[in-house]
Amino acid sequence: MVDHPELPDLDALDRRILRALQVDASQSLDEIARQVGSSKTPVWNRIRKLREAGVIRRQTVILDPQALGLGTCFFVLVRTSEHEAGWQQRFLAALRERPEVLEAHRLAGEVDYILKVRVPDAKGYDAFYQALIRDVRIFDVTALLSMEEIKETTALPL
Amino acid sequence: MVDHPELPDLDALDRRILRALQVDASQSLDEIARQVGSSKTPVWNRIRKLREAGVIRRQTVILDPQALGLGTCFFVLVRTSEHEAGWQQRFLAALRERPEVLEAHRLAGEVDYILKVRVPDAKGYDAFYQALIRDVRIFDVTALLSMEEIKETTALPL
DNA sequence: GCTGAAAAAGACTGTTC
DNA sequence: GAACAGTCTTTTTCAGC
Repeated sequence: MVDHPELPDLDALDRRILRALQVDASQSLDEIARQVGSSKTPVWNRIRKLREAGVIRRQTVILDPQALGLGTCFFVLVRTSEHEAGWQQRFLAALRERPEVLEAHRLAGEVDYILKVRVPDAKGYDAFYQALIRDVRIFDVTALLSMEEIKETTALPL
Repeated sequence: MVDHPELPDLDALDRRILRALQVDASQSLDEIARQVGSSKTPVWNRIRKLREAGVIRRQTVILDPQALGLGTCFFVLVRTSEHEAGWQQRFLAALRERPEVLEAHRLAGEVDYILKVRVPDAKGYDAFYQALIRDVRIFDVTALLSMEEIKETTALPL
C-alpha cells in the first residue's frame, strides 16, 4: 500500500475488475473472474498489484446515514480574508479533526473552501459551525442544506 | 438487503463493529471481533442483521481518481427557473445517467442543486456542461474547481 | 502470464450451554 | 445471547506450461 510508486497502465481487464469491485467488493474471486471473462489466478494477481500501486486505496462499507441519526447534510462555502500559512494550518487541522466533515476541498476562485458536513439535525450543524469559527477566523460562510440526495456514489467512471 | 424494514436500535457493540468495518472492510471476523472486544459468532450475527436492516448498504473499494485519469473535480451550483415535475424528471434522469456525476443534492434556498463531478480535465468538464445544458434548460450554473482535496472520507461519525 | 491443483485461512451452520 | 466444533467456501500459494 505505497503512495504512488508509479503510474500504472491499466488495460481493459484491469478496468473490468475495478468496475466489478466498485459495484460489490464482497464478491468472491470466482464471481469476479467470471464477470470479467478471466479466471481466478490472473484476477487475484491483478487485484494485488492494483492494491500495491494504490489504485485501490481501501475496502470499506457504505452505511445508511439516516439509520445512524445523521440525516442532515450541508455543503458549506467558506470565504476567508486570511491566507497566511499559519491560519491555513489551523483551519485544515480543524477540518481533519472533525468527523462530521466528510469532505473538504480548497477551491479556485472567489469561494476558498467547500465542505460537506453530516450532522443529526440543524442544531448539530450550528454546534459544528460555532466550534469552527471559534477555532479559526473566517470571513464568510454560506451553508447549503440538502433536502434530497438525488445521487450518491463512490464509483468512478471507468 | 431490504430498504428500511425497521429502524434498528444500535448498541455500543454494533457501533464499534461498524466503525471497524468503515476503516477496513476486508478484515476477518476474528480481527474485528478482537478489536471490538467480542467474539466471532456474535459479531457475525450482528453484521448479518445490520446488512439486512440496510444499515450497511454495500461493500466497495475506494479507487484513486488520479490513477484513473480523473484528477479534476468540480462542484457545480445549479439555479433553475423551472420547477414543474416534467423538467425535474428530465434533470434527475440526466444526472443519474451521467457517470461523471458522483453526487447530486436538491437544496433548500437560492441554489437549487449541487453536483459533484469528476472529469479528466477542464475540457472534460466543458463537455459535461455542454451536454447537460443541451438536455435540460438551466437558469444559472456556477462551477467551483477543486484545487486540493483536503479531506475525503466515506466514514460516518459513530 | 495463464492453468489447474493443493494448502491455508476464513466464513457460515448448527448444536450446546 | 455466546462458545464451540465441524463443514464448506474462498483465498492464497505454487508447480508446470
